[in-house]
Amino acid sequence: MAEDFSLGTVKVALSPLARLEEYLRSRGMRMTQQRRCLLDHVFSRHEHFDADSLIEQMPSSGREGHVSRPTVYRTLNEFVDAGLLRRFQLGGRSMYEHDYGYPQHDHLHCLECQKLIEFKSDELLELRSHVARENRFHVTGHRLIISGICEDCRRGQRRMRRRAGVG
Amino acid sequence: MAEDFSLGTVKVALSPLARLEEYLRSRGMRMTQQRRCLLDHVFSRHEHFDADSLIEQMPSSGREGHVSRPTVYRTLNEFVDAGLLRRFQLGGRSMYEHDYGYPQHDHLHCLECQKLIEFKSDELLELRSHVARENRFHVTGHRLIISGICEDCRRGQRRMRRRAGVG
DNA sequence: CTCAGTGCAAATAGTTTGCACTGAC
DNA sequence: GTCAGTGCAAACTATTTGCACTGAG
Repeated sequence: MAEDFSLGTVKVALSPLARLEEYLRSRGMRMTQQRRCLLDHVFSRHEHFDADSLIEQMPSSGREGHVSRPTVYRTLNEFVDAGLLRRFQLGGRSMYEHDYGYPQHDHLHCLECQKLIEFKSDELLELRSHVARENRFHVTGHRLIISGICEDCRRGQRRMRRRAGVG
Repeated sequence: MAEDFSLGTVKVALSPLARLEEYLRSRGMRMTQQRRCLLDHVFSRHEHFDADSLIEQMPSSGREGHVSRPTVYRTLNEFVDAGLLRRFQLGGRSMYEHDYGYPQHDHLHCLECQKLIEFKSDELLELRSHVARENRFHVTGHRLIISGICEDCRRGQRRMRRRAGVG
């Protein structure tokens, strides 16, 4: 219990699994195969994803480890509540990314290939609290997406990806 | 035709109507009662709105000036193409605001009453181009939404509005 | 008089829900 | 054994589309 886990760059006291267990226990909810499968899958890589691409990547119906569509949606909502995932909207669909153990960041969004590029900016956080103070506003979070064309696409490798998903 | 129109704070050479007419002409599209009604309504106030609240505010079915739901959606898309409106996502639905003749700005979003408060920040634009340069990214736009609780709601006047819409 | 635009109803995409069965505790 | 969780099908919300009719040029 004294070990620190490093996911991305933020040190956290618990693994995502332990964190989920804690969350579930505190709410009288149960740890199930489905929740564990989804957690494993989601935290096995740092990636932006939507419900659909997650479902595609998981074992398909009938196979070991399959999770039904409604359960995927339900569980993603739980993970967001548990502080494990962050949700944001991109082009009308919900996108998810790691929240727990992963530093706050923002995105460049390529309109050509849909790629998301992460960046971090302390200035933005300053700007945020400055604006909030001016407007007597109590900030809980923010979302900045800068859209445009990435370098690869400007060089001509166009329309190579259809969905967001960053390596 | 030499008159300048001031909408918000940016001076533009054409009224929104003239701008739309130009856009339509350039595409072989026609000026119709529906397009004119929607344009009038949309540019009669500076407001954030979604398709649903626009439809609610327009004359209802049967009455003079009514526009059907599909046409509202079609026309909003055209207005976005024409550079008259800007579209952004908020809680899974499309929100629209003036683009033409209205200065670039961003929003504080109250999670309690759904109110949107506009703010403008030149620093943000600097930050934007800085980040873009670092990532060799060609920027075409951005969207920043800072979420939290507005002053009114912190003072206890809660859940008074259901939809976004700022006076 | 022609072709773009409209309204209607139906389709679609993403997501959520009701319900009877299953399995974690 | 009990109650939370699941899968299924169906519902739901926001938006788009096909088609026959209407009206702007």
